[in-house]
Amino acid sequence: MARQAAVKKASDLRHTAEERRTEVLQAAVAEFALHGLHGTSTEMIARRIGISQPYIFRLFPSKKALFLAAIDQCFDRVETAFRNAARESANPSEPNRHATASPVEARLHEMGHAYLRLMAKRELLLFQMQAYAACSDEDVRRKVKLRWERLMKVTGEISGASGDALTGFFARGMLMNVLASIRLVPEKSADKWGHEVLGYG
Amino acid sequence: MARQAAVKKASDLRHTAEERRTEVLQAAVAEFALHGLHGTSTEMIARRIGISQPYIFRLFPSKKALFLAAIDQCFDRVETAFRNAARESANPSEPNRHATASPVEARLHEMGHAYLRLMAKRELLLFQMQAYAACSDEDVRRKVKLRWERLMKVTGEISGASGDALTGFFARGMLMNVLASIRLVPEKSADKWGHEVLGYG
DNA sequence: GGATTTAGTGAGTAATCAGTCATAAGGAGG
DNA sequence: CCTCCTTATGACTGATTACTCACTAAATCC
Repeated sequence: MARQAAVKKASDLRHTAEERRTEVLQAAVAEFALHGLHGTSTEMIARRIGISQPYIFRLFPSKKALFLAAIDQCFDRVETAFRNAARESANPSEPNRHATASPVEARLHEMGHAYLRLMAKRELLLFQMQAYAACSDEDVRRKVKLRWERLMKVTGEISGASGDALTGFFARGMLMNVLASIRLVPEKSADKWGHEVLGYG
Repeated sequence: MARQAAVKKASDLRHTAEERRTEVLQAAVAEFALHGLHGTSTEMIARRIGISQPYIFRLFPSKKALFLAAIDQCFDRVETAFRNAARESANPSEPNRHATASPVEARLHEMGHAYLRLMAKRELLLFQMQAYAACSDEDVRRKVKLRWERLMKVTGEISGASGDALTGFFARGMLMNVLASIRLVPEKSADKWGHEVLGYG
C-alpha cells in the first residue's frame, strides 16, 4: 500500500513546551474560575485546548501547582493594569478632566476604571473568588496573602493613597467582586453601576 | 446464652429526623466552609456528627440541596444579628455613647459590630466565600442573589441608611471577609483591625 | 404483646478523579 | 537513511465519589 500523504492539519502542529504551558495556564484560569479548585478536573482543562489529560502533568507537577500558577497570573494582570493606569493618569490625554481632584484621587480613579475593565471579562473576577475560597489550603492561602500584601503596597506607592482612601478603594473593589459574582447588577446599566459601586457616581 | 443487658449509651439515643436535620445542617456549614461544595464529601459531614453517610440522603435529597439549605441558614443568622443590633441601638444601655452621631450612623455602627462578632467564629465567614465561589451553579447563584437583595433591603429599612452609606457599609464588610479569609490581619490586634476596616477606627 | 411507623446502617455501584508509565511520533542534524 | 531529543498520547490504577437499596432495630400505638 502506498504511503498515505501526510495531510498537515493545524491540530497536528506541535508546539514548544513553553507555548503549551501558557495555553494550559490560560485554560486553567478559565475552568477554575467556573468550577473552583476541587470542581475542576484536569480532563476539563485538557479538553479546552485539545490536548490529552496526562500531558498536563508533563507541564505542571500537580493540579494544585497549576492552581497556584493561575493565582500568580491573576494578580500579575491586576498589578500591570494598575501600573498602566497610574502611568496614564500621570500623562492625561484630557488634561482638565480631573482639574478639581487631587492627583492622588485622579490616579485612584483611573485605577478603578482599569479594574472595572479587567473584571468585565468575568474570568479573572470569578477566579479571584475561587482563590479566596480555596484558602483553607495552606499553600493557597500563603500565596494569596503574599500577593495581596504586595498589591496593597504597590497600589499605595503608585497612587500615593494611604489609610482610609486605600482601604475604601479596595473595599469597593471587593463589594463589586461579590455583586458581580452573583450578577446582582442592573443589567441594562452595568457600566454605570460599576462606577457607582466604586464611588464614581 | 442470657440476653445481654442493654447498656444505654448516649450514642445509642435516637433523635427525631428534625433534630438530625439540624445537626446535619450545622455540620454541613462547618465542612463546606472549609472545603467548599465540591471539596466536601458527604462522608466528611456524616463523620462529624457520627451518623452513617447514607443517612444524609434520608434527610436531604442531594448534596446540593444541603448546600442550598446551608446558604439560607447563613443569611438567616446575619439578618437576625442585624435586627437585634438595630433593636439594641434603638434602646441603648449607654444612652450617650453615640450622642454626637445621627441615629442612622449609630444603628449602622451597632450592626457593624454585630457582624464582626458573628464573623469572629470564622465558620460563617468562610462559608460565605464558598457560597460566592459556587455561584457558577445557577441554583446556588439564584439563592445567593435572592438573599443578598433581601439583606440589602432589610438592612436599609432597619438602619435607615441608603445610597452611599449603605454601599460603604457592605463594601467594608466584604473587604473584611476577604482579608479575614486569607488572615491578612495583624494577629495581635484582630479586634482593633476589624473596627478599622469597618471604618470605626 | 403484636403491628406499624420511624431512625438508622452495611454493602454495594457506576462514575470520576489525579497521577503514572510505556511508548509513539514529529522534527532537527548528520 | 539513521539517531536523538522533545512533544504528546493511550492504557491503566487505586482511591474516592454521590447516591441506592435491602435491611435492622428502636419507639409508638392499639
